[in-house]
Amino acid sequence: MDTYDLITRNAAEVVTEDEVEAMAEDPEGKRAYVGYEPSGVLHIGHMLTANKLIDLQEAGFEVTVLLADVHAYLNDKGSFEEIRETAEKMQEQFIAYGLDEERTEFVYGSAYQMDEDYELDLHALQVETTLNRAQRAMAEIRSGETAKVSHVVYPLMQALDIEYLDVDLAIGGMDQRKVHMLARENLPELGYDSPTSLHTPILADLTEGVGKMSSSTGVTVSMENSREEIEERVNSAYCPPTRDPDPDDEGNERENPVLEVFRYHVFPRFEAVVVERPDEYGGGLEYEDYEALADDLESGELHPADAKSALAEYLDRLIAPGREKLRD
RNA sequence: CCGCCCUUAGCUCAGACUGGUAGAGCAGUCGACUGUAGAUCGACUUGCCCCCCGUUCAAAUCGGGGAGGGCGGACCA
Repeated sequence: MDTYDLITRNAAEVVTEDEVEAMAEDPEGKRAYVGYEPSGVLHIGHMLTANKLIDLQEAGFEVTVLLADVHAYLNDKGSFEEIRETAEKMQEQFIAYGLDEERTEFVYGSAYQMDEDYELDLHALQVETTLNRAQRAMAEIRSGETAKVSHVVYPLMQALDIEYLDVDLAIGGMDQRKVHMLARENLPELGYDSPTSLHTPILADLTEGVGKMSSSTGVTVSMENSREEIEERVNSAYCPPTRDPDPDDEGNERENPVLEVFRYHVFPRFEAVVVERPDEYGGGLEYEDYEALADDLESGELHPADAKSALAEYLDRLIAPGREKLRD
């Protein structure tokens, strides 16, 4: 696979392709970053962007993981002390998950976000940004909660982080694209470069195939799940034998979450996928790429139940090292 | 500071006027059917009715006090 394809594989969107192509010419030493609000436990959503970081490291990038403690504080996630503790646990899990320790720098937001330069630039950005724009870019607020001033400051700091961490490429889920667009438009007003960004898809909820997989509904897969829990959750996932399911009763588009997890989590991390299947149904199968597996599910050659047991197996392998860390 | 509105199941809310065993929808759980899930049937669970005091035989409901949240308070007339 050539470098550009490696950098952009499984991305939902790249802004812009030309800028990324230029980076792919000479990727060695280029810098990329993702910011995470420390939550203590790595879940499948974190793992999706982490996969992209692993791709980038393989391409030669240096990676910065921002442990966004100040952002978590702005989002009312607890005291600084509590947030810091969970951040430390998270850092270990990222390494256990497979990030290259040599090429990963973990930075706490509080290490530079209180500096005078940063604060002054933040105020400058506040002057440049309309309330409406900041509101559209802000992180989703919990239901029942109303927007606070902290919520609109939040995306402005994300934009500024890109400059202060000196990154060439900002990574995030599609839910972060408005932040990155705001950064592209407003950072130049402060005399900084307009940043390049790459967005990963947001995977559908496992049980519904609609909306996004969220920790709030409890149906997610994380580093604290046992093998049995993973099997249980994967087994209860929505999985019609097609890659393009019909909309639900309310007309919402549905995805096949089992295929999505194969595509975005399993195949990027394994050479091949072996599906163990009882002899009565035709015996074992092996797939070297996602398309082959999806084709077989579509044609009926691969039954969803067999796909699920394989998925649980590979997810468990991905999670096992982090789970060990968490146990200590 | 002043005024108005809201607070009941995980969520959205009815119930209050007229006091009498706390409800619906959705979600969730469990079965049936499918070699998965969903859909479809069938069954089931869920509560500090925001807090305190009072009235009453009896308070989610009436009265008083308090807390939390939301909205409003330019000019003109």
